[in-house]
Amino acid sequence: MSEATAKQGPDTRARILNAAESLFMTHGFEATSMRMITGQAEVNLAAVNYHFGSKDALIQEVFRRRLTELNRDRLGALEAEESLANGAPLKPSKIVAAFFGVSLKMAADTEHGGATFMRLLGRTYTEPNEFVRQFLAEEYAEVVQRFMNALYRALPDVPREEILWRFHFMMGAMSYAIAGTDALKLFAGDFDDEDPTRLMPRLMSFLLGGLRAPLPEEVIESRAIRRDAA
Amino acid sequence: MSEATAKQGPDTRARILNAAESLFMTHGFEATSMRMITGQAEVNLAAVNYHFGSKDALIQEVFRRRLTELNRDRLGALEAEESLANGAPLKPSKIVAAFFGVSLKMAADTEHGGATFMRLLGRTYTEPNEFVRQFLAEEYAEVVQRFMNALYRALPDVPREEILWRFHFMMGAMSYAIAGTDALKLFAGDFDDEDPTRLMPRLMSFLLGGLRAPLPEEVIESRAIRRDAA
Amino acid sequence: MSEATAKQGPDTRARILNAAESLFMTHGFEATSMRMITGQAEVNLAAVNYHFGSKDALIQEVFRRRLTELNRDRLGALEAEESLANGAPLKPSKIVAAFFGVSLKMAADTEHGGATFMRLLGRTYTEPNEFVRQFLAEEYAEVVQRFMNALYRALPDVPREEILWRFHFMMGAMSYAIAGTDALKLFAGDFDDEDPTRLMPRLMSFLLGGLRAPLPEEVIESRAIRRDAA
Amino acid sequence: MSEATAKQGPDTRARILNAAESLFMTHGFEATSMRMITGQAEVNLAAVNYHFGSKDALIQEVFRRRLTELNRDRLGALEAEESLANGAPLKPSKIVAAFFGVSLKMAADTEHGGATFMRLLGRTYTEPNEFVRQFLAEEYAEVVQRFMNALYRALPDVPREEILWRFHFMMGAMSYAIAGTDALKLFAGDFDDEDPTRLMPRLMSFLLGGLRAPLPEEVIESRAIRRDAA
DNA sequence: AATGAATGAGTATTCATTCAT
DNA sequence: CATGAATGAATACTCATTCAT
Repeated sequence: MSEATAKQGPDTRARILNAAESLFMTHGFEATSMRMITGQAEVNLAAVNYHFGSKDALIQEVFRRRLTELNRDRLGALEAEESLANGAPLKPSKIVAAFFGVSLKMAADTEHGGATFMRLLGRTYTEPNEFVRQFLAEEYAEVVQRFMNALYRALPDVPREEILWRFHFMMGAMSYAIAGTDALKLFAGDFDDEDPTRLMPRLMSFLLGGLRAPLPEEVIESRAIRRDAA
Repeated sequence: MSEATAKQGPDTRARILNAAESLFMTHGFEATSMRMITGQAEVNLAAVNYHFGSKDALIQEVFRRRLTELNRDRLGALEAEESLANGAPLKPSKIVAAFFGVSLKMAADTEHGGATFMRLLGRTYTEPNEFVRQFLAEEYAEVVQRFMNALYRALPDVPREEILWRFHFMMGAMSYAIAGTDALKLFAGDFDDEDPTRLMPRLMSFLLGGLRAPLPEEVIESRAIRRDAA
Repeated sequence: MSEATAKQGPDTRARILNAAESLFMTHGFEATSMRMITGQAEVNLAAVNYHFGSKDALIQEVFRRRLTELNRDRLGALEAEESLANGAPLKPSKIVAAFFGVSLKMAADTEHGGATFMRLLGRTYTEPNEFVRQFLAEEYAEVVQRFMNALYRALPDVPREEILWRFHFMMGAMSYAIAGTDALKLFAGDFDDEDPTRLMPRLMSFLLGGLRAPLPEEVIESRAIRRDAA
Repeated sequence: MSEATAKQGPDTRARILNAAESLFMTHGFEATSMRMITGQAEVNLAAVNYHFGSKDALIQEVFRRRLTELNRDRLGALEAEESLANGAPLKPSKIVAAFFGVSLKMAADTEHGGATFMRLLGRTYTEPNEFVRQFLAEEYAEVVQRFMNALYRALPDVPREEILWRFHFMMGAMSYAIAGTDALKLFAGDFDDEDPTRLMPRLMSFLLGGLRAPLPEEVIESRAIRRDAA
């Protein structure tokens, strides 16, 4: 075997994953071709199918690699707070900080591609591709359930459906905050990127303000009715 | 000449626009082929290029058709409030309601495809495709400037940069609220779509809560310092 | 009828012919589309088919318009010399000057598009398109026959086949001289276009030198044999 | 696996090149489609793009394959004469024979497609396609420079610009002689193709006659003036 | 364990032409 | 007399995937 054709070594998989992650972020899934991926990874065209089986499987692997870690950290942060609380309900701010703080931490990690991944993830929530969304749902199912339960305990007076909606709104605000600096530039050309670490307190203030906002009147009314009925 | 081959009439353009709008929403821009569009519109394959010049130009036209109307309504709503206020600064809730209320109104209009378009729009803010984002920026430039100025007047004590960020967060929350019912289902499989008209008060409460949330401490501190210096 | 849609006037045909001529020269027949022609002529897309029937018919018309004039002038020049000669055989230089002088004169006429046409013509002799070549053959048949006969009389000692070949070589040299200034630049980047009127004496010297060159030995031999046999 | 679907073997590239060469000659570059090429080569439609990248790159490769060889032979023939001459200037006839003899030799080689290629080459000098001509210029640059220098030495009394023009005229005559038997038939329907080997002495006589023709008077005059000034 | 070659189905776009008005 | 709209067939090219080696 000549030097020129020497094998890539065991990092071929990782090279592909990294190239795919960054290209998916820049161009989207559809517009990223296998040739682009293998080209940037400096790997044979057939290597993706060899190592991952298909392009779809590669997409899943790109997410699984990071998402497993991300959700493990989220659960860890939540459990740390719970053990501190000694069984008492957590303050909403702690729960929100546990969930979104981990996101922002990874988004700030430009060293290991965490920022790239988080922006990709933010964009992917609205991805029309059915199988990608299906996969995300499975990966998120457990962790979301745990956080929702914590919020239900923390805010016993707020209807659960209302909490669900507000969590949804929070996800949206966070995703834009991470994925859409570009979008922000759309609205304000003179906008300054500045220090990304200052994003955290800004976003937390906004999220908590929204979460604790007074309920809309009609919701309050319908609750009163239900209470009367009880 | 049979009915099947009868000429399309003057609505060929509109048929294409409608088909494209709904297909873009379902599959995204890249995954929607010209064949799909012309097939659904029951129009010759070459008709898109004849009427619009290219797929990209068609995409722009899909947006321009609705966006022009949408932003006109937003400005109209803002100006209506301003003339009521007789020169006094508007209440933030009025400004937010003017901007996002128009969005939600169109999103509720399932009759004329408004819902389809708003979900498409929400997804497009995070679209990687450079030219699409560039086009959106141009369409939004004026209206965003007007609303930001109104918010600056309404909240003179809040740093302008802070208002910009919170407007960004609000856009994210709104986009998800509209585009991402699917995303919501991801997090809660048992979630009920229910009456979309109830979205408006829910979202408004959240947005105003976020907008009026206490500033993060570090921002308060830095403002205090600046005030002392003055 | 509004001003905007007012008819082009009777020069629509001429506008198309001029646009086609110049575009054919620049891009070739195949690479010149109907849209390019009607676009440059500022004429409706369907006008070509309306006025000429088809693209092929337009090509023919482009040539016929100029070729008729060109060959009429050639015959005129030849006949002028013949009437001066009072029945005596013409000098070869007069015949060559009559034929190629008219070509060069038109090639020098940049005012009325003659230069454009002659360069197009030069390129077309080697055009693979069968119907174009067929058409050229028909247009040229008579005039070539007349000039060949004049040369046969002028050079009674040269085998007719040899004269035919040399006429062919002369056509090639002339075509390149006209069509291929670009080709010349290929070989000498620093080449100076300079005064096109100086091309005439240069080319005439070369052509006559070639026409009057000693016969190749084998031809002389075979002629001697034939003469012996006679 | 049946014979019909058996893989092509390592000659797929060569099959494509041969098919392209002959089709380009017959129909021109534009009128030759990828389908025609891959059809005649009995190769998959995508094979051209796989092996060559694009149609343009294929065109270049068709030329490079032959032109490299052709120009190598030309330089070889020139250097052989130069080494025989022992430093003395070469006779013009030797130089012309070296350059055009190689052309005619390849044009006579019907066995290996040389004739096809030379006719294609002759037509291509007048090809409007810019990139093709650019490519030809690069391939020819060195060899033309060498031959021009040899001619400058061989004809020290002839102005260099005049030599350049006459070389250009010679190229034209040669190209027509090779490419344009069809063109010749245009002018003389009863023309007999006969033995192509007899073309060589005919063309050489003509070319040398043209090269050594007396300078046009005006050139002589301007030279005399320049000499007087010296 | 990895790859160069190949492929069938797909892409957006352009073409000359037709036709009802 | 002229044209806007439309069309079927073609264009070069790209795609993810397969497979023999």
